[in-house]
Amino acid sequence: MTKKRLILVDGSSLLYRAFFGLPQSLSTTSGIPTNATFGFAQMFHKILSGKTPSYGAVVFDAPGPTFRHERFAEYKSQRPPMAQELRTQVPWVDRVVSAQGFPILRVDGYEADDVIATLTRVALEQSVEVHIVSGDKDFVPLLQADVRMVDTMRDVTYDPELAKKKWGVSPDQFCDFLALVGDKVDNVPGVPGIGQKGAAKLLSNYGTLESVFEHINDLSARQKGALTEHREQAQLSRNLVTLDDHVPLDFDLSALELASPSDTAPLTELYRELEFFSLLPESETLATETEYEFAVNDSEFCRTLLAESDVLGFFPIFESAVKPTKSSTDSTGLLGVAVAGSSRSVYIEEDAAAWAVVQSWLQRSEAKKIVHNLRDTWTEFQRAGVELRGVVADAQLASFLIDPTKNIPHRLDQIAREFLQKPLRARKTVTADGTQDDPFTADTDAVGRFASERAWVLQQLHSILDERLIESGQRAVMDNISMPLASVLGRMQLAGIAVDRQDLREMGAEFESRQRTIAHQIYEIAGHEFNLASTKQLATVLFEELGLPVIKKTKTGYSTAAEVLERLAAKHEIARLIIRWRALTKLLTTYTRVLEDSIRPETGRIHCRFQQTAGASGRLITTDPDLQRTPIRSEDGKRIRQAFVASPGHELVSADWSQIELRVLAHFSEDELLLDSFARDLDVHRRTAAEIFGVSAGAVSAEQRNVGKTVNFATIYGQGPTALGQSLGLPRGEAKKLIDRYFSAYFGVRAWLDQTVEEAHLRGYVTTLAGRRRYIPELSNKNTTDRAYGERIAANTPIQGSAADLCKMAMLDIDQKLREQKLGARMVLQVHDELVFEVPTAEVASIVELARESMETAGNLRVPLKVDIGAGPTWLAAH
DNA sequence: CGTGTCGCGTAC
DNA sequence: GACGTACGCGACACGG
Repeated sequence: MTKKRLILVDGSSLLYRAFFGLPQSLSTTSGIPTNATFGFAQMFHKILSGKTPSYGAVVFDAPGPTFRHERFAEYKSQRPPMAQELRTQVPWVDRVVSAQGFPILRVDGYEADDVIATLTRVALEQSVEVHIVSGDKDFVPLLQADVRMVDTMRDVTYDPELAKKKWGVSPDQFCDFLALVGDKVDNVPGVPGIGQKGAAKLLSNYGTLESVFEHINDLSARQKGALTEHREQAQLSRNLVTLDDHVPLDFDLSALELASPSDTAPLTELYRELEFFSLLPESETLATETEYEFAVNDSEFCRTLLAESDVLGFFPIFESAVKPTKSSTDSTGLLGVAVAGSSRSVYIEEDAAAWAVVQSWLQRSEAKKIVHNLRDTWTEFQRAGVELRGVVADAQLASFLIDPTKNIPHRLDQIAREFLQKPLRARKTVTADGTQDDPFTADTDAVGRFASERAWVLQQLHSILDERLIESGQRAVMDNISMPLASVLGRMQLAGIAVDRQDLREMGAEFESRQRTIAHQIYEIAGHEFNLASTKQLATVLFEELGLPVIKKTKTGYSTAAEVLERLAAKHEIARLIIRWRALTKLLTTYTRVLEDSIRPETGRIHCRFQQTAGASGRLITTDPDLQRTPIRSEDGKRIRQAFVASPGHELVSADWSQIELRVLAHFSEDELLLDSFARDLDVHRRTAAEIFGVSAGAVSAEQRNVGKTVNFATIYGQGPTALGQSLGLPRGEAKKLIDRYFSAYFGVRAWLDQTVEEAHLRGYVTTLAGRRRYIPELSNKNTTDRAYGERIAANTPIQGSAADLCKMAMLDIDQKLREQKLGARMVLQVHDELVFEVPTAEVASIVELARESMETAGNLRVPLKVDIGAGPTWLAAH
C-alpha cells in the first residue's frame, strides 16, 4: 500500500518569500501588517489541500548564530536583521501553524535546513517518504526515490531526475556543485569564474569536486587558475553547504504524528481575527462517494461492469490532465480510464492487467458511452493510438445545447451541480502531495477516486440530459451535427496549419523598429517619455498636457479609442502617430509574437482549438491561438496572413460563402426583393443603395454602395438609428431616414424581424435553421436598454446561428467525402464563412469542386448559395 | 504574487 | 441611451 508520508515545511523560506512577495500594504483594518502571515497561510493551504500526511512539522531557523558562523564569519553576513514588520508577524505565523495541528520546530545552533535533513534521514530509516516544502535549492542533495522537494510558489515538485534536468548535476553532486558556484543568498563564496554551466560540466566529466582537483592539470588554463587560487575557498564552501543530518533531537518521529483534522474552529477563529476571509474553509461536502461502489485495477469488477448494456460514463486521465497546460493539444500519454455504471465505478490504469478489456471496450462501437468534451477526448485517444468508438453522448455538448449561455464554460462540475445538484471534487482537493503539476501520478487511489466520480456523474447525467435535449427538440442537432462534428474538429486540431516562422520573425523585427521610431516621435511631441500602452498615461498627455479636445469618455476616464484618435488626427500629428503605433503594437503583441510561440515543436505547425461550446449563437470559436482573428484588412495585417503557408507539395485552398448571412435572412424572411437579388445573383449592396437613395442600380456611386453595405449589415445586427449614424458618420435623423427607406423596400424583412422578436418574447428563446435554441432572459427585463439588447439578440441569433449551422453541415459533408475518397487534402481552418484546406497540388482542382458542391448545397435554402474559392501557396494568396 | 476588470483592437 | 458573435493583449486595482 501507499507509504506513510512526512511533510517538512521550511518555515523560514516560506516566511521570507511571503513577506517579500506580497505588498507591505496588506494589513488588518486595525493596521496590523499581515502580508507575510497571509502569504504563509495561503501557501500552507496549498500544501495541505485535501491531503492527510501521517507526519508533519514546520521548521524555522533558530535565532542566533549556528555552527556555520563559527566556521565562516562571513556566512549570511550580508543579510540585514529581520525587518520589524516581519518580526511582529512571526507569532501570528506560529499560531496559524499550530491551528493547523502542525508542530513547530526551532533547534538552537542549527538552521532549519539541518533539522530537515536530520528528520528526512530518520523518516527514511522507518520507510516513511518525505516531502520537503521549500523554495530553496539547498535541499537538492537530499532528493532520492522517496524524497521530493516541493516549491509551492512556482508549482514545481522536484525529484532527482527533475533536479538533474534543472541544474545539470545529480543530487549527490549538488554540494560539490554549490561549492564551485557558491550561493549569493547565503554569502557562500564558491570559486569565482566558475558558473553553473562550467560547474555542471566539470562535475559531469570528473564526478566529484575531489576528482576535479585530481585532474586539475587536464583543465584549461583559466579554470585551472581559478580553481588553484580558490581551492581552500571551495573546500570551505563545500563545508558550508553540506547539511548536517545528525542534529541532536530530543524526540522521535512519533512526536510529529498529525492528528486527523477534526476541529477547524480555532483556525476559522484565527482567520476571522486576521481578516483572511478568502481562506475560510468551505463547508462543501461531497455527496457522491457513498452512492457507488468503487475499485481500482480490479479485473473482475471491470469485466462485469463493461459487460453492461447501459450507456456507461467514462472519464480518461491523460498526462495533459496531470500536467495542466493551457492547451490540450500537447497531450502525450494515456494513464488510465474510469468507467461507471449506475451503481459502481472502476478505474483501470493503462498498465493494469484489466487494461486489455478496457481498450477493447473503448474501441467497440456497440459499447455505448457518454463523455465530457468528445472533441478533446477523441483527439487525445487518437494521439495515444486508440480509436475511440461508441460515444453516444457528450455532457458538454448537451449542456451547451440545452442552454448555451448558462454554465459557461460548461465544465463537468458546473453541469453536475445544475442537473444533479451535486458538487464535484475539484482537482486540487484530489492531489496527493500538494503539488499542482503532479497531482495524480503520486497516488493511484486519489486519481481513481477523482476519475471514477466523474465517470459516475456522467453516467447519472446521461438520461437527464438526453431528456432535456428531446424536450427542447435538439436531439437531431446533437446527433446530426454536434456529436459527429467533434471528431471532425479533432482532426482539424491534429492537422494544424503550417506557418513560416522565419517570415514571422523578420516581420516582427521590422514592425518593432518602425514602432520604436514612431514612439520616439511621439515622446518628442509630448516632451517626455511615458508608457504608450497605458491609456491612462496617454490620456493625461493628450487631454491634460497638450490640451486636445475631449471627444469621448469611458467609465473610468478619457477615451483614447481609435475612433477618438481619428477625429483628432486631422489637426494633430500626435494622434496620427499614436494610431500607427497602436497598429504596429497590436500586430507585434497579439500576432507575430504569439503565433511564433504557438508553433508546436513536434509538428512545426500551429494547432489551435476549435470550440463548439463557446459561441452563444452556435458559431465555432478558435482559441490558443485565436486564428479566426488573423488580420487581413491592413497592408501590414495581410503580411501576417501571408505567413500561413502550405507544406511542400501542397497548396492552401480557401472557400468562402458570399453574403451568407444576407442569404439566410432572405431564406427566413422570404422578402421578395432580397430573394430576387440572390436568385439573379445581383450585387445586393448596390441594390440596397439604389433603393434607399432612389436611383437606378447603374447610377449608384461607390460611396452610395458603401452606405448600402453598411445598412445591410445594420439590419443583421439590429442596429438602431444612433448606431447606424455613428458607423456612417451621419446625424441620427439622417440614419433614421435610411432605415425607413430600407424597410419600405425590404418590407418582408421588417415583417420577419417583427415576427421573430415577438415570438421570442412569447417563448423566451429563438431557434436556428438546425433547431438550435438560445434563451434570451433579457427580453423579460424591465430595463429598456437590456430589453432592446434582448431584441437585437433575438433578431441576430437566428441569422448568425443558422449561418453557423450551414457551415457545420458543409464541414461534416466535406470531411466525410475527403475520407471516403481517401484524399490527401485536410480541412485546416474555419473562419465562420470560410473553410481553408491544405491540399496536395494534384488534388487542388477536385477539392475546389468538392468544397463548392458541399458548401453551395448545404441546408437546402430558398436562395442559391454562392462560394468563392481560391488556391495559392499562402492563406493570403488563396483568398 | 495571482487574479479579475477595463480599454482597446482584431476577425466575421 | 450602444452594433451581433467572439478572443486576447497590456495596464491597473485589489486582496487583507
